[in-house]
Amino acid sequence: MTRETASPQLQAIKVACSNCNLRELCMPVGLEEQQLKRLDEIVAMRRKVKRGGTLFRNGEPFTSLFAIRTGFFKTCVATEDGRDQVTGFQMAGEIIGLDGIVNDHHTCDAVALEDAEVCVMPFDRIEELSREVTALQTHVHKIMSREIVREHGVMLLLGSMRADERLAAFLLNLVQRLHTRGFSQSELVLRMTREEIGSYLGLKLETVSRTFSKFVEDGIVEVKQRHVRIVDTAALKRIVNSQQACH
Amino acid sequence: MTRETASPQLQAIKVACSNCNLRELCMPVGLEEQQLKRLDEIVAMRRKVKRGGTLFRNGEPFTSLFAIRTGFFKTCVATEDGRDQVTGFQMAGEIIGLDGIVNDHHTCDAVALEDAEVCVMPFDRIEELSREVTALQTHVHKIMSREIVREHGVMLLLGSMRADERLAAFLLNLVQRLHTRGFSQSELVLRMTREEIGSYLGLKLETVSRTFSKFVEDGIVEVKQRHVRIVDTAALKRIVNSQQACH
DNA sequence: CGTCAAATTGACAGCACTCAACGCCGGTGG
DNA sequence: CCACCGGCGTTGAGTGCTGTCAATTTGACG
Repeated sequence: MTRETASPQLQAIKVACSNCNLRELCMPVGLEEQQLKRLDEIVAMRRKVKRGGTLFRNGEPFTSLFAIRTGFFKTCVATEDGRDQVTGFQMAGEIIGLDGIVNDHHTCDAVALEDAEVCVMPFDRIEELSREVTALQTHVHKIMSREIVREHGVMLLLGSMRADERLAAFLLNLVQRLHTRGFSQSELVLRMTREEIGSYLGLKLETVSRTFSKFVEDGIVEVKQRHVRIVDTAALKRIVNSQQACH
Repeated sequence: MTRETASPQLQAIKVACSNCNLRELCMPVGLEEQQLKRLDEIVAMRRKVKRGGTLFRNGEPFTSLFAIRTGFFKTCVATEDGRDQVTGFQMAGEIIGLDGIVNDHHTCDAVALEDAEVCVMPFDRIEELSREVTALQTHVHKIMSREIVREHGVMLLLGSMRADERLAAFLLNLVQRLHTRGFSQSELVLRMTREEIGSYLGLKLETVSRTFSKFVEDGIVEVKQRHVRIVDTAALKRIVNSQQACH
């Protein structure tokens, strides 16, 4: 098992942002030809990460943000005493590594859940260019703000939802993001284990499994290992904001 | 009770960042005289918010970030079905409003827990100036990254800690931030109710109260309403990373 | 002194955790 | 080809932490 590549696989940049099919996901839109060309300067290179390998680790020096081209990542923080928490799952078109900016070193691990490829964007180059290209500056700010808002949502989930509400919200979020990328609205393949889902949702893996089973019993989803088919999206949405309304 | 001022109290800027005693908390450090002067352009005005009043609300258009000069805020998100979650408590020198950048409107409420005054910093002005002053650009990025990292910590807390661990972590964080601002390392006055603490920590107010009582029994803290004296800081730290180590 | 919000405390219940056994599936080696 | 293995997932039984509901106390304020 190659858990990690001692010398990460790098390759010279061949495909430019200007004609990348994921551009509208990770780059600003509505740019003029000239500005678009300049964006190509941002991506220094590509880097491949094998399943199970890490893009970066807690404590490593921060130099670059990464735009995911293909594959699927999780980010997780850990305490000295072995406790750890998945803080997010990232897929193609999403930006990863923002945590490293504040202290010039990363504060979480980014692990590939399937073979992945990322665009390496040196942060000093991003800062330099965003001083000249206003649209890029705005875009960087929005990406960071979006991450803050996303985490607010996770805090709401972790702080005030029951297990079934958490899992329902998780599935809806995942399938919605996949749909944006051209996948089905109702079918998805989970790239993470039950334990990783549980860590993200603040639940134990058994609870995740049980909750899946309950959804199956209720005819809301069909589950076959990591293949999930959402049969009744409306029911999931009802669960998310049910608040277990009593009285 | 003035819950909110229909026309917010505004006042022309008198005191400049360049000689503000909170500057090292909310502004970049190590600037030259000339750049320091330019920072003064950022703060458009001051705004007072009474206890219980809102600085901004979910849905309101976003125009500015706010630097807290005096007072104490909470930010909270809510769902349609009445569930809500305190996402953070902010004190003097901290920046508030970052959530609004991504969609040009705020996605949470900012409520003053005591009479407060903030510096209003129009975001377009921040963006404009940070294109010219590199230190400001970097600073803005670091502030947003810091917020992301902070929220990672909250997610870890909400996702994997027991009630006493959460409260211990909360107290230590609060007293540490107050200490940075020149207050005691061991004494603090809570500006928020048990319910607000509970909302932040993902607990019910009764659990917060009970956990306080347990700490008092164990001789770790002294509590008299909102006055808290930390008697045994080491014990609190032990609780935070106890992980309830078994075996 | 009366009022009301906030906080405390008790009794009880329930949801999620713990511990454990078992099943499924892909990989590996004989 | 098949048996074995290990990781992952499911399910069951029992426990306990935290939530729920309710009564009471405290303290601030008019």
